[in-house]
Amino acid sequence: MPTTSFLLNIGSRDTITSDEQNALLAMFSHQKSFEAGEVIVFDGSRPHFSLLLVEGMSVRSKVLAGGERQITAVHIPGDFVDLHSFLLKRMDHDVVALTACRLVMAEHAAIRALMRVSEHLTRLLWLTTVIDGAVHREWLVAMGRRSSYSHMAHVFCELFVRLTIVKMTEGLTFNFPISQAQFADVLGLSTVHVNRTLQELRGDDLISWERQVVRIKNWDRLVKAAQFDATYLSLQKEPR
Amino acid sequence: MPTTSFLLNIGSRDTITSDEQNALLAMFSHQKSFEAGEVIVFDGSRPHFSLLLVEGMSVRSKVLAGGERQITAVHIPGDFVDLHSFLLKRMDHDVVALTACRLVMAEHAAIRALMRVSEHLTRLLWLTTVIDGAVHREWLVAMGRRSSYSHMAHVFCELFVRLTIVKMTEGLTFNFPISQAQFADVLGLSTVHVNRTLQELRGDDLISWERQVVRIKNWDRLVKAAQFDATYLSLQKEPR
DNA sequence: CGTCGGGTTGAGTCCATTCAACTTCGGTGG
DNA sequence: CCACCGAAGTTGAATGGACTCAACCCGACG
Repeated sequence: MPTTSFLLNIGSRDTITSDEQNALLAMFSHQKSFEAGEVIVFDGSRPHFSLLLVEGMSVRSKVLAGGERQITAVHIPGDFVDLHSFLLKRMDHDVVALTACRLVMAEHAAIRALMRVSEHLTRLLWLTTVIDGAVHREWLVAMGRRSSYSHMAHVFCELFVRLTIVKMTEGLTFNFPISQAQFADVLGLSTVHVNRTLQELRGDDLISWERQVVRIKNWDRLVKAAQFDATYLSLQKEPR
Repeated sequence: MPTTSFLLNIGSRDTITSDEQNALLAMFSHQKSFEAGEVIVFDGSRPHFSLLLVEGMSVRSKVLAGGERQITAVHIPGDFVDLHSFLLKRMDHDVVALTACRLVMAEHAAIRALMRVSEHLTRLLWLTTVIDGAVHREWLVAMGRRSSYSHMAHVFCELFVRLTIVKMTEGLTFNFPISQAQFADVLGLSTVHVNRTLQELRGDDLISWERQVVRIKNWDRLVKAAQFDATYLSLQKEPR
């Protein structure tokens, strides 16, 4: 089922009936596939559909005039990459595939139709965009007020928790198919400094990262280094 | 009318009928007032209503264990300060009054009622939270990839545009009732560095800032310094 | 008239950047 | 089969941006 991880995603925030599951499923039409490095949604475009990531990883990135790049979000299966375009109409950033990606399409018309059918599902879709915002805020704190060491640790913690929700971790390891240069654009640092900070984390035996596989060597100490508190991810099942 | 600036706010993104205006108005019940410095919404709380700012300015702020503070948003009249709590349920940050503030309350039950009445207004409320997210992303880019000089210029540009929408600018001036220390928490810098960067902007004759009044001395050059592009604020009237 | 919050300045230090070289490794073509 | 190539990672050295700490100024206010 293509939308399994999406159901895991919202299913970890509220209970949904099987009728609701079907209604959600009905919203999606065709699939789309992209190669690593391809742009999935273009800055400035006006899509008439939104895309749910079902396989692979992608990022939202903004590029400045001077060529500097900042990644503002990392998407994993179960994430809508551009649900906000349903309301914003015009994209204000690119969505780029980190790996080969498979996505499913929800026509904006279909989302509108769903709004007519279910108030509850409307709120759950709305919720996903609001959680995006919560993550953005946490990243702002990390960029503004954490050390690069702590910031990096925080990203690993967040990724691990989010990947666990959609069952994409194995024990304390997960796939992280990103180059250090791209990771630098996530953190707002230079590649050189990313490399050195990474070595500190490795040296302190908090993580290892080889051949795209991250292993958390000591979760408790990683959380402590990051001052990570997952409440901003809203992982409570409650009526929304 | 307490909600005038709110109507200006969404009215600059879509056309709303007078029936819709009334429906929106009906959503708000009591007023609440706060002194400068007071916490309007507490981190960790579970409000059963959301607050629309009608007078004054406030910020969203997160505090780390070590006492470091990061401000993730600045609110002006017409902004919902915590509409996301409608879906998040639990606040993941404080909302703090910069000045004396007046707000009006929308019970979450009333928002639900509105959802039942109007699909369109639902989308417009949703839109406001999604624009919040767009602003967060722009701030992430500014923190991660802009110089402090450019970052600061960007904040002034954004504020000026947003304040103009709700008619709170006079010519090229506006009220900005914030200390340099608080401004440092907006930018993720130290107070000393904020002070020096400010002097650069003044020295280049881009702005002045005295007694809480900011004057933009040269809009074009300020925009250029900031590489400011307002499209992320979604200021197009179009059907949403 | 003294105090206090906010702003300004100087000096020294440190974190992070730039630039450049060098390594490692997987892929590719001679 | 191996030599070469390019992308990604690693390292060193020098520079610079931002921080800390500390002092000092100023105006509002009791």
